[in-house]
Amino acid sequence: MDCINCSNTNCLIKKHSNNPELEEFLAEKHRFKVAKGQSFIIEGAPVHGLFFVYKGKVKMVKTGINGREQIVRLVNNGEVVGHRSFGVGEYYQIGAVAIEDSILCSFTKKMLRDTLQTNAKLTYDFMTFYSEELNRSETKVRKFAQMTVRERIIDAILYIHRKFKQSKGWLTLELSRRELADFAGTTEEQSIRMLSALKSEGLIKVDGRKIGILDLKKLRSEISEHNYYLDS
DNA sequence: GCATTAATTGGTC
DNA sequence: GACCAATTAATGC
Repeated sequence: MDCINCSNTNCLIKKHSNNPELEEFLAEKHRFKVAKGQSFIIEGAPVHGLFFVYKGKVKMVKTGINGREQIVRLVNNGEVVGHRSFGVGEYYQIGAVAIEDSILCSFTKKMLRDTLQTNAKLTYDFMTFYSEELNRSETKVRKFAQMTVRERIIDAILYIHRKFKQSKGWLTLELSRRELADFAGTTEEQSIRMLSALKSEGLIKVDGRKIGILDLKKLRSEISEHNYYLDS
């Protein structure tokens, strides 16, 4: 329950949890569960705070014009959710949905604002984090503009591999074909066809929603000229 | 078990 | 490469 004992060593708050100045702030932390498929941040809803994934996996989504949704980011244990809406505007411009049953930590907007205004070290880490996020977001723009569907699907798979790793030869994050398409910026049919193409080429293996990478080198080499696989 | 959702395939623009 | 339609497989209740 205490941040100090949390196993998410990558968590921003965890890193500062031994600072006595933050005692009051940490005491105001809330923790709650969300079920698979549940959206706990809704586009257009008023901003009420900042979330951290304690355990589980989450997708950040943005709804497009014709109801098509775009997965903006995939979130793992220890990562921040809802930071983009913090400080600016009153309403979320983005939604968050649990990919699997998850446990979240949350802080209210007020507590966070008060704390950041008095604690420079924490604020600095936040700033660094925002900077990295902006960087990632910028390279993503180029990626979508220049890569083919095949390359985007491969990139998505490699991204999941980097971030969520494999266990016993299978990626630990399972997405539906539609979710994979929403993440790679294409349609469900394309993601289906691309998966079977990559499978028949012996680059990956597929079993239902499970995907396993068989030839990491070849996959990487296909998108190497874009050099985007370096970002995480 | 039935009903909704997901995956697949083929075809058209 | 997107959109649509038809079929089948999987999954929820």
